[in-house]
Amino acid sequence: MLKESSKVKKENISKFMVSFSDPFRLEIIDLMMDGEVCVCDIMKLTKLSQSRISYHIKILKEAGLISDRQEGRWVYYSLNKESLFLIKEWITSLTDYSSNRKRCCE
Amino acid sequence: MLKESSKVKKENISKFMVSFSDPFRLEIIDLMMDGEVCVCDIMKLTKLSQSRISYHIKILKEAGLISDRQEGRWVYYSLNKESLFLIKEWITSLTDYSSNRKRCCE
DNA sequence: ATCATACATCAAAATATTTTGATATATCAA
DNA sequence: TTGATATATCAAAATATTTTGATGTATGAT
Repeated sequence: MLKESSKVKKENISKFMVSFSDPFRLEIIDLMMDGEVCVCDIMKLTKLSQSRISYHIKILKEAGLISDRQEGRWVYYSLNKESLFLIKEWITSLTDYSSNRKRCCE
Repeated sequence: MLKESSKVKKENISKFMVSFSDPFRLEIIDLMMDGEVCVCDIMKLTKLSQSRISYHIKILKEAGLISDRQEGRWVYYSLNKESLFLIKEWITSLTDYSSNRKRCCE
């Protein structure tokens, strides 16, 4: 069972994973591996429409996967390392179980 | 950019994350933390219908997230530690970038 | 061979997510 | 202040996922 001590709430994990589950969002995340990007960067590099990008950015932001920083007319987005770390911890906890289970269906 | 050396294909990452993105699948995964479970276990513990469970199990299996083992009439499912490890590696690679980016939009 | 159990599959309906195109807002430059 | 640029938001349409209930298949017990 999920330990009470886990630092991330189940609801947050779900949101995080949803945000990671779209191929276009993965593309956008991929672009952020090299550092900050703005929507115009993503437009140039992916050929996705502006509103479409804004939509996906919103999902990523609401999941806490990316952070933003405004500078004049531009908004720079970057990966949130803290969230990524917490999710890794959660995945680690999955395989961290004790194997003293009882036989099922009996 | 995603390194060529990455051990997991983008398409697989997407599938994996999709499989992780449903709250009921997270519940099922949660049950697997203590070891193998069969569909009947999941039925007892979650009150989801049998076909509904089979559907979610299929998604998890096709993503490579779980393994199965048949024993008579029962099929035991368990988390695939290898996939979980690869995904953790992939998440690590995301934050592992060099920060020598050039200013965008110019 | 027959029956019950465990699970898988299927098609239709229900529901949720994504895309599109239009419009809105905020900032900067002239 | 006017116009251009960067991004956000919105509602409708398009598309994808999930649920349901029915049926199928395999195994083991009698």
